[in-house]
Amino acid sequence: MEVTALSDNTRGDLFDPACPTRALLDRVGSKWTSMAVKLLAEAAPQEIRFAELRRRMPGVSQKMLATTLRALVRDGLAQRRVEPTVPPRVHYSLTPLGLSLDGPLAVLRAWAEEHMAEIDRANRDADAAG
Amino acid sequence: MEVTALSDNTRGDLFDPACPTRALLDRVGSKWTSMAVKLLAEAAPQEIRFAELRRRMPGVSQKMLATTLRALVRDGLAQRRVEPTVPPRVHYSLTPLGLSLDGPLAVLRAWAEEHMAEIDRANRDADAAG
DNA sequence: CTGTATCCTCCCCGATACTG
DNA sequence: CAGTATCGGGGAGGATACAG
Repeated sequence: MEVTALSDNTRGDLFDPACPTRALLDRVGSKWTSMAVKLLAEAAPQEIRFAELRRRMPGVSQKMLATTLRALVRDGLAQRRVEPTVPPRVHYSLTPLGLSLDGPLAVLRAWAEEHMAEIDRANRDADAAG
Repeated sequence: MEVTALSDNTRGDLFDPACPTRALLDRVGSKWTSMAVKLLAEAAPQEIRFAELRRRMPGVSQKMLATTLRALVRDGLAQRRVEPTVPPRVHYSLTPLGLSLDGPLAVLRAWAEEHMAEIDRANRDADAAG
């Protein structure tokens, strides 16, 4: 029934209810989640269709995009709206909760864009040092 | 030679140099990293010994703590200082780069503490609707 | 178009034991 | 005390095929 363990939360392994930060990182840390949230936040209050999201997320597979979006919806961070046409069109958007998460994520994105080069440099130095 | 793939960065799988945010989340998202950064940031400018960190991180294994700290050092986020005694005492502290990362992480922690309950609730609702 | 179902691979992480 | 070495499970995530 469930697609992968990303949609059901039977993990309980990486998920520690006593540490909300780890619980959050377990969700946002999955490969495509942060990019999906970013795209949906930038588009808000507009919705984005499944195919459009897929186009804007190079490399994502159908399965993983579906899984990622399903997890976001399940977590109450995103909404799903189906147009009952043939073929169906499915639109996604962030909930207020999801939108409120984009602020903190934007802070993280800004730090990453400013400082990831330093981390890469540190790694190259470590490699050079053998 | 390397302990696990967390220390060498031969992954290249989850790591996309074109997306600094994902690259950062691949590091910070590993199970014990955010907690280690938090503890080291709170203690700054004091250092923390390996055993003390271990005591403050319930459930962490020796191996994973060593791996986590090694990765932080390799990324230039933390420093390692060895006291040449017998037995040796090893002290860890954040670098300026590591300290600068704690700000964004603190923002994320604050959001998590405020809103993770809503996410849990959304999941329970989804289960109930099951 | 928007998914789901299967299969498969990789590697994170835990448990345990050993070293200087 | 502060690691390293080794083994093994389990889950994330990709490829592919199929369905409504």
